[in-house]
Amino acid sequence: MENQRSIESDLGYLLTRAGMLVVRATNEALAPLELRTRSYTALSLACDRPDGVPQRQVAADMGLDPSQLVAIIDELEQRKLVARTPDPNDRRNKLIVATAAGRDLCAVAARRSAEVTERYFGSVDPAALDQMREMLGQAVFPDTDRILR
Amino acid sequence: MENQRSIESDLGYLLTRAGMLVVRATNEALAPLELRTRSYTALSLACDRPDGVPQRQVAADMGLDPSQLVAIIDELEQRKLVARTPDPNDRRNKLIVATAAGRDLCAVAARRSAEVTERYFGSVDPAALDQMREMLGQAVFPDTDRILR
DNA sequence: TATTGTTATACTCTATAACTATA
DNA sequence: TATAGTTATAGAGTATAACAATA
Repeated sequence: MENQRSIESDLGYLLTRAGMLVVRATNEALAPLELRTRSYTALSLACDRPDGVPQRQVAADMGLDPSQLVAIIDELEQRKLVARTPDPNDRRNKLIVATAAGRDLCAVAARRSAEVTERYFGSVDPAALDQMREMLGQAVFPDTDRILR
Repeated sequence: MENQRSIESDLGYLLTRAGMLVVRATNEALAPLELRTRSYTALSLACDRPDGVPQRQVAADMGLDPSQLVAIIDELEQRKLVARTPDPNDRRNKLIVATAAGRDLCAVAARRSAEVTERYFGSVDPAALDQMREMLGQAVFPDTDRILR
């Protein structure tokens, strides 16, 4: 990893550029649903846990400060896509729970999001893609035993 | 690519998270040099072409609108790390040329940047890393014959 | 004391439109 | 008329500090 011919073969540069590309394309693809990449990701994380997930956990999963989640969840809640429900075990927590409407919209959004990924990575070997997911997962969530897919 | 267990195995999500991580860590690593990921990337692109590169080309390579480059190049120019030199062939162009000081600082920054990449991806198989670079390069620069490394 | 969600604030990045000088 | 660089502006994302309620 020592020598590189130019910044254009630098992994950090490529990751940043690819991330920008995907976020932009996903924002466009989700615009008709009045979702952005951010709000879709938060909604999706709520849909992954039917019993609800503390707001702080959503922030951690998104790599954001908890304060940045407030407005995102506010909007999803106003649209009745999620609810902030009190956690009976710890009243400091607010569990973010997806509503039926939230799950329905998330399913539509997930399809559109997958089309974006397909556009950029559809032509490459699925095994190589899985390997990339694994590498990125290790970088983003270290010391986690992850079973992808 | 159709079904996925959760957003956490979604390639777009992983790319975005990994990109955030690398940009943040690189910003920290470059802070002592008074560079950020953005200004380092622009400087590096200038260093890659000793004869200079039109400002518009730097913007394209970074995936930015040309207007977003103005302030970045302004700062590099004030610090005498690059110069805006007139293009004799087309006086609309300003060729961004790295100075000797710019090349020196870029070399230091490149080492620090590589340490960041090493931190997140140092433990994975170099061949798999090359394959990831190839996949990302294809996504970011399609219809380009690229020889990486 | 420590933690969850929240408010507030400042800064950086993103996205567009319009202007100027050159072609 | 088209293109390179620039200015201006609004909106989205990032980074911190501090506060109330709860543990």
